[in-house]
Amino acid sequence: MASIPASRQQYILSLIQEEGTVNVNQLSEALEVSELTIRRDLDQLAKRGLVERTHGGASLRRNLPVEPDYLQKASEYPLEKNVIGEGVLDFVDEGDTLYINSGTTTLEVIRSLVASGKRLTIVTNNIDAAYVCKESETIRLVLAGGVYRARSHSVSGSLSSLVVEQIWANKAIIGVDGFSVQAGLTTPVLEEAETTRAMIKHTAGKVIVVAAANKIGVVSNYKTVSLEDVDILVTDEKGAELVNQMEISEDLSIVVAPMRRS
Amino acid sequence: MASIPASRQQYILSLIQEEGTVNVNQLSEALEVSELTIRRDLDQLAKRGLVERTHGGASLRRNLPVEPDYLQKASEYPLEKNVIGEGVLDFVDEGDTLYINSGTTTLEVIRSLVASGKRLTIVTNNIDAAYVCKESETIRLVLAGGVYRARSHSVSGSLSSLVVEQIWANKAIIGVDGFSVQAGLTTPVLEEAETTRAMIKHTAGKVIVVAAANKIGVVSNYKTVSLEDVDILVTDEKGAELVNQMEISEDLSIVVAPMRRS
DNA sequence: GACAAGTGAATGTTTTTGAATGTATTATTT
DNA sequence: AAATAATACATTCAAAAACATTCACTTGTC
Repeated sequence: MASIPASRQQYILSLIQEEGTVNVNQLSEALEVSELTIRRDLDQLAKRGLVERTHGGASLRRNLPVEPDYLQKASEYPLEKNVIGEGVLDFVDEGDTLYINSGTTTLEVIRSLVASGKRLTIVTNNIDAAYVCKESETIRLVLAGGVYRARSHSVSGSLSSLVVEQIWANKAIIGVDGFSVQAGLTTPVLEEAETTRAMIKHTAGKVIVVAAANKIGVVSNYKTVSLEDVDILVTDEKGAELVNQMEISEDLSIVVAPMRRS
Repeated sequence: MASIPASRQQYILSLIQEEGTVNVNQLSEALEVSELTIRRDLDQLAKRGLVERTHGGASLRRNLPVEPDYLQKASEYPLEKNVIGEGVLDFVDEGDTLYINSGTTTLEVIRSLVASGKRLTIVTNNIDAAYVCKESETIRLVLAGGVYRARSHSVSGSLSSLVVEQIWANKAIIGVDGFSVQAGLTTPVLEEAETTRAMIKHTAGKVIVVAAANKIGVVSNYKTVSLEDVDILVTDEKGAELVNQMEISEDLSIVVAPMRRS
């Protein structure tokens, strides 16, 4: 039996497909490698979500009825968005109720919030949030209702606003497609703009905008609110440079999410 | 017989699905482990809500003390669910607006509806529906808002009802956990029952219940509506047999989704 | 040769298992 | 129906198996 990891793991997968479960020492004998190696193979397969690790072996992953694909979507500017997600953490306190609108940047924020372990209520129109929060014990997730838009994996429109009108949040975390002095916050979809506006209107505390450098100075089609309604902008280093060249009110604080890691 | 817990429990589950009941020493001999180990396996399965523990063995669960695991449910009776999904198509017309509640069976219905190519508006509290309808050009999807429950991948509660109150549908397609003469339609979660009830109340036309045989005669914790409010039951062949033994009003039509292929 | 990836041995830890004991439950006998 | 026997069970404990982790060794690549 060829003994490179890839072919071993393929064999394991096919066996698991057939049998439902596999156990370590049976595989160890069949593939003529140590049990330790098999365990490492199984761990890798489990990490990729292909099998479910159990004591003594692994079993067929009971596959979800549907497969989310937000993983791919988030890979556009993964580093910057992740950094911004971390940067927002400083402004979120235990027990907060947060409005968060849809978008890949804000999804990254939600991911950070889940990882932080803080006890929070998140109200969002981003459907992918359900998958990010699925395992979380600490996040209470409220999804807005409304008409589903496949492009953005979100709901919006008057029904969403109806839900939003029932809820007052401490803080709002808003992702945008355009951030500019003249046009304010803008997005390419009318309904999204409406829902985001409703969220901001029902926020008692700070309104936090998250935007990587590629959004700064950009104007999209529909205006959400003007910059006056924004309290904090969390951006990356390049974004901060761009903002500094703009004429911005003193009331808006600019926060640069620090780059970490090597 | 490979003897890791996972494979044993898988075997036990499949046997129990087939036979209805299992007993400890029979399993002990078949799997060549001590009875104590079998008991521990059964206890674990019972803890996950997959079987009902009895003195001397275990049986298929007839009541639902805890909400069963969603992944587990998704992989139970896939064939029957698919068949039922197809069977519902006959009752759905071009242009309909449908209420569909959450559950793995109704998700299968949505899948069939998407595949049918009919132009429809679907209003649901099942979050997975967003992924199923993502590619569809023909389905207009409206998601109810509300508190997200990871166990069922759905939203429910008063916020959901608020959205539902805005919408009147032609038909409702309702999945249940229990279908019985005395108790009517029942589910293990109070909020889900409330949302489903709101859906049925806002349905102008037929109320269609979808339920495989394993739901027939079962009573769960919370009542949605009584059988009088149901117009059509779509079930599989075994389910039809069970229903025929029950005393059911003439007004409720029973439809058997035909098993196709092999 | 430096480097990274993969492997297996060695160590201590956790999980699983089955025997032993006594207690509950069910079946049988009276 | 009460008493007894038989079976299944809960609990505790020690052995075994599987595990995580660290380290040294090999292999192929640059």
